[in-house]
Formats: sequence, structure tokens, C-alpha cells
Amino acid sequence: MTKDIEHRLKNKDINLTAMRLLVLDFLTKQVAAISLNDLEKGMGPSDRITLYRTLKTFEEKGLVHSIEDGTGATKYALCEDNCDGDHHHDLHVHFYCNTCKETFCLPNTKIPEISLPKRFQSEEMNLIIKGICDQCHPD
Amino acid sequence: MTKDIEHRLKNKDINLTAMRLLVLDFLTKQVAAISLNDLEKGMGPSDRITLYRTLKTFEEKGLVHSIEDGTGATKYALCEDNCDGDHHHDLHVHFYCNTCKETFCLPNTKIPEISLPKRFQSEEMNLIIKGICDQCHPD
DNA sequence: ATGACGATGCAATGCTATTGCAATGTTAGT
DNA sequence: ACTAACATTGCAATAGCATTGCATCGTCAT
Repeated sequence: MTKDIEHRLKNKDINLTAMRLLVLDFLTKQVAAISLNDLEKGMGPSDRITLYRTLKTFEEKGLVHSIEDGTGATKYALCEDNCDGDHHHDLHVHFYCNTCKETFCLPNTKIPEISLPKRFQSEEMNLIIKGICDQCHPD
Repeated sequence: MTKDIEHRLKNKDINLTAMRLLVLDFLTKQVAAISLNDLEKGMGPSDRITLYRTLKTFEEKGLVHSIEDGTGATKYALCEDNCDGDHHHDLHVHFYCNTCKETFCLPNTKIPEISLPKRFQSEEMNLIIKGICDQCHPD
């Protein structure tokens, strides 16, 4: 229901607009992370820059996180609920399928602890695994 | 000595040219991974596209690997010796320092085993850690 | 010497990300 | 409900990196 969508925006301290409701609704329907292009094609006719800024706003407020999967185009996917603007908790692995070219969040596959060399201090981690996803897997 | 540089090119099945000797020589002198821009600035006056293609060639032949560190510009760094064009063995962690904005290879920090969900098959992994490097570390 | 092939340099282009600005919509206070 | 203040939107324009086409040049083997 759109009530639910509205709540999610309000919870993240994002003002309600028609555009934002539509974008969030679209995002919840995705299985894979999407690029700005995907969003533009998937939505009705709408301004690319507005979509871009909507995604940026969502990201700042901790509603979505962005993924650099090496394809050149930034992908976006919904965050888990416990994210906020200051601290993204998206320490899960992202998977890029070389066959279907889709990027997926693997929310249950966390990035393990890494022991860095002396005096290196970690603030953020990003792990992209490329290969073949479950859908494209042969046999 | 340039003899050494020449050998490294020949070993990787790369034809010798003046440009390539210069670029490889420059690369060996770097502590951090460099972008095409860095290379262009660091070398004498030379054509940007040629440098670009030189890096591409090196990458194909397994002499350097490229790193997407999220800054938008692809970085390049020398591979370890056991890489070849078909199989890059750069399964080490890359570290981006938020302070000095440099990207480093951490060749001794390997990416640990990750157990993926059923039927996901890994072919390649890429781990970027962002934070503060040893040089920029306070105290 | 010459012919084939690879490397180089220049021009041009595509694509993504990003900003400026004016118009428009939204919200809060009275 | 009215208005002022502020946020959002849409259009235009730009920046920056990646990439290709093509003509020229160099190099190597016959």
C-alpha cells in the first residue's frame, strides 16, 4: 500500500512528493540493483536529473545505498532498515553476474573481518564478487 | 636498469617500444596505484590516448591490474609476477585513504574465503577498503 | 627494399555524473 | 485562507573519463 511507502519516507526524514513515492515504489519491486538508466526506463516519462537527485537524496537519508560494480554505472538498491544517513550498514556482499549482467545484494553474506597491516584503519568496505548467479547457473 | 624492464615486457609477451619502457619504468617507481591522469602528468609530454592504450595492453597481458576505487577514475598498479592475461591473481585487498586520497595495493592482505548462497559461483572478487592509511594515521 | 603489421597521435564521440538557475510546488505561521 | 520561506522539479549546460576511427609512422622479417 502507498501508506507503507509513505511511512518509510517519513521514517527516514524525507519529505513526501509524488516523484519520491513513485521511485520508492519502483525500487521495492526490484530484485536486482538498478542504475539511473534502468530507473529512467522503468518509470514513466520523467526527468533524468530529478531521478538522479531523488536517488541522491535517498542515499543521503539512508534509504538506499549505491554500488560501484565496475560496469561504470552506479547501481542503487534499498538499504536494510537499520541504515541512516551517517552510517550505512550495508556491509554485505554485492554480486555481479557475468551472464545476466545484473547486480544483486547478498544481504546474508557479510564481509568477514579483515586484519589490515599496522596502522591502517578501516572506515568502510566494499566487496564485489563477480561470477554466475543462481538463476544463470547451469544444470 | 632498463634491461630488467625490457625483460619484464618480453616475459609478458609485450613488444618493446620506447613508450612502453617509459611507462613501465614509471609504474615501478610508484607506491600507490595511479590513474591515467596521474600517468599523463607524471610522464613527459605524451599523448593521453597512447598512454591509455599502453595501460590497456599491459592489463591484457597481465602486467598491471586495474582498480575501481569509487573515485570515478580507474587506477592501475603492477601485478605480481604470477599474473597472466587470462588469469589475474590480484586477489589482494585494495585500500583507499580518505585523507591522502591515494589507493594502495595490500598484497599481503588477501581476500578471505566467502561462502556464497547456494548456486552462486564466484569467478572474481574485488575488495576495496576505505579509511586512513598508515602514513596519514594520527599519533 | 618492401610489404605487413603493430604502435602512435590526433580528432571526435559517447556516456555518466554534476551544477546553475528559473519555475513550481509544499509547508508553516499568522 | 494568505503569504513568506523553503524544498523540489525540470531544463540547459558542462565536466570528466572512457573509447573508437583513421591516417601516419616505425619496425621487423623476408
